[in-house]
Amino acid sequence: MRRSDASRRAILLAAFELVGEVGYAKLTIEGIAARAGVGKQTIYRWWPSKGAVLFDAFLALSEDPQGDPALPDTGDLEADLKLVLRATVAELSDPRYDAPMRALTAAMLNDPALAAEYEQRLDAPMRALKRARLRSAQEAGQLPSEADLDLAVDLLWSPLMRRWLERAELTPAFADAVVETALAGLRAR
Amino acid sequence: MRRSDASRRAILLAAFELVGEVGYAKLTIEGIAARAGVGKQTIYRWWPSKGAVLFDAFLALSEDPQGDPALPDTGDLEADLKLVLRATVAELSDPRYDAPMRALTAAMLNDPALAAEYEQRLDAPMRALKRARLRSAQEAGQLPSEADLDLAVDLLWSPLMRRWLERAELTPAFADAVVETALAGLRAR
Amino acid sequence: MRRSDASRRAILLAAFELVGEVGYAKLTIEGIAARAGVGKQTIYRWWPSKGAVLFDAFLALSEDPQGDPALPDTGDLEADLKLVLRATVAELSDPRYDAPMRALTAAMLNDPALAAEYEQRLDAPMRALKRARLRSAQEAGQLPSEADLDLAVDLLWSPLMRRWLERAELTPAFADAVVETALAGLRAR
Amino acid sequence: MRRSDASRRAILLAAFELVGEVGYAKLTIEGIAARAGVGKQTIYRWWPSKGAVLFDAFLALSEDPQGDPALPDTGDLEADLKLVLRATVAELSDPRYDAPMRALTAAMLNDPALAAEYEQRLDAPMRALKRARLRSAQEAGQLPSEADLDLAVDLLWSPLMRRWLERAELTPAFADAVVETALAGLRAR
DNA sequence: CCTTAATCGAGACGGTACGTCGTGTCTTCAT
DNA sequence: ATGAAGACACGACGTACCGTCTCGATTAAGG
Repeated sequence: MRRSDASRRAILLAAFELVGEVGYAKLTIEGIAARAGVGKQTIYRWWPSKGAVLFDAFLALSEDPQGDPALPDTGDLEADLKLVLRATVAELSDPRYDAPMRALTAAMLNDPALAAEYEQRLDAPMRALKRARLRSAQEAGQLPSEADLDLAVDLLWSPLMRRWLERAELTPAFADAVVETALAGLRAR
Repeated sequence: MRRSDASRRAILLAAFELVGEVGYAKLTIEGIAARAGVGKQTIYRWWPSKGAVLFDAFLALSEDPQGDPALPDTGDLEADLKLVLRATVAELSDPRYDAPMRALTAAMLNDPALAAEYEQRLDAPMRALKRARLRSAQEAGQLPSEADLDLAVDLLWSPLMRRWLERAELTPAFADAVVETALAGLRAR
Repeated sequence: MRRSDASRRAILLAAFELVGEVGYAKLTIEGIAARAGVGKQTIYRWWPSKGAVLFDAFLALSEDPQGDPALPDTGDLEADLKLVLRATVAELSDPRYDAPMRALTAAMLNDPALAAEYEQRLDAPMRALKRARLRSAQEAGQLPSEADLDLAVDLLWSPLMRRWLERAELTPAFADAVVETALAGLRAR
Repeated sequence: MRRSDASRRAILLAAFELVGEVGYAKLTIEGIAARAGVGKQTIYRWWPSKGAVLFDAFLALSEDPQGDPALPDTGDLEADLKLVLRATVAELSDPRYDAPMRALTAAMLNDPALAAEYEQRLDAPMRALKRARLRSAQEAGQLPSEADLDLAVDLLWSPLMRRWLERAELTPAFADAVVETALAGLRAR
């Protein structure tokens, strides 16, 4: 018998639900197996760690039928970025996503292999999209052509991440301020 | 009998050393107790979790006799910030600090109480020092008086943290670029 | 300061009560100290083990103001023995005494020093009284003068102890039957 | 997976050996597990207490290939009983059996459930054999047919047990004397 | 009568064992 | 011939007591 897709789905779903209910620290392989109605071996056979299961659960989520993954491009960079960063703020504030994301972040913090896979399969593509939108702005003359786009991405998004990570205040207004100041800096040089 | 300070020190030292050797995930209360030559109960009596022990180890470290905690203020904001951020880059790249910091970050990620204590006892004072330096710059006319200093701090430091967290490239040159762009943005408005 | 008699009494009482409530296995020095309102050291200062405390509690009990310790001697050996053995059966069946006695027996089983002290301070005097009554019977011609009184004591009392120990049926009628048969055997030789 | 018989045997052997080496009080589940090369859980999975393990160790021993369990029946009751009781004396004096037996006795003293199982699985069958020999004597006219055989068994064996329990002198001669006197008493009525 | 040293209560300490939970490997059995 | 079920050796958990050790705070002698 080849790999059972039903089991695979059940495991990923169980992992995702459980991490939301009990947190990453109390997430166990046994718990996932029990909730998924699956033998432990079936998990160990296909994943090296609970972090990897969690990661796949995320992958499955982000590969779900979602429309155009590209960032909006109305021609107005500042407006588009405010839109996107406000959406990011909303997502980070949603408790449905907060717990699993924290869990995944914790998993990666102490598992370089997992972090590498995350970087490659989730983070890099996302950053590529962001860079693409900025490059389009360069071509439209809204950003200097010498601007360092990697720096720009960090300047724009990492303040949000910092506040989320440390559970500090994270508002749409803050997102706007970040966009305005960062863009001003990028344009000024 | 009152609390034994010798045991307290031994525990914090053992925790700090062990986390550097085996990482946070494999750090155990039993291991700390054994290394410190202490009964487990002596740890459980005074700390609620291994994360809390680790946090105290950090506190002890940062409260050690260290000279003036204030940021340098030569009158040249940009130069001073580059100095400080390059030092931050160096520290984050030092394996002696990398492992324990990752551990503490992981501990806080899944323990809001710990995160709150971190924010209050380590992060807030540090941010106050950073804001103080920026305020001094405002008074010296190197920054507009309306600039949002909390935003400024995040704009300057969180890109470094992002790259450290995700083990991306983190160089002194990047620190310089962040300072230049962020300051430009802050001044432009 | 000399030994505090109030503490001593409180400890013995606490030990006696506790053993009745939780049994010997779950009896702890800490528990006794807490119940007696006494520091642990006060117990360790005066007794070597929880068994020794228990033993002293028994001693205190059996040294309490109780009338004539001698066995009854009406001149009718068989009647007197039946009276005494029936009383023994009653005592062994009384739950107030059952638990502490079992506890003390268990303590002695695995502590030869305690067993020796028991033999010397409680058992030997009791056996002496029993032999005395039998000797009186010999003098009255109710028992042959060559009868082995030590054997006689065991023949009479140990069947009761056996049934108590193994929680078998233990009735006054059984006591009577033991007396009749044992005496018959002792007289027949 | 079904219960591992190799582990079961190793545990019982380890328990038996350890109790002889360190005594019941210092016998620990961890010690048994370590000596048997077994996880603690494997003991807790199948036995409720260390007393129960010890009891099973005894059961295994007494169920080992041993010839005819019946008491000798040469037709001469007194001679047969002396033989058996002298053997009992020898066994009780053998340090190889003394320690484990004391341990088991202590375990039963404070654990009624264990005592009940002992009574049912070890004591009752033994007593049945003893009664069988006495009944055979009744049929042979060596004992009155009205004799109470349960009383007879206690009269014969409990004196030995008493002396063993309290570490009193226990000799073959004593066994002979018990047999003679008890039989005389049983016959006289 | 007033020191003063033994004893007291309290409880922290380094340890050992408890009984439970989870790990990752393995074997069995039903499908 | 796969997968659920779950036993296994192992290791850590957090708790309970062990017996030892300070701590002040009585407290009853004896100077």
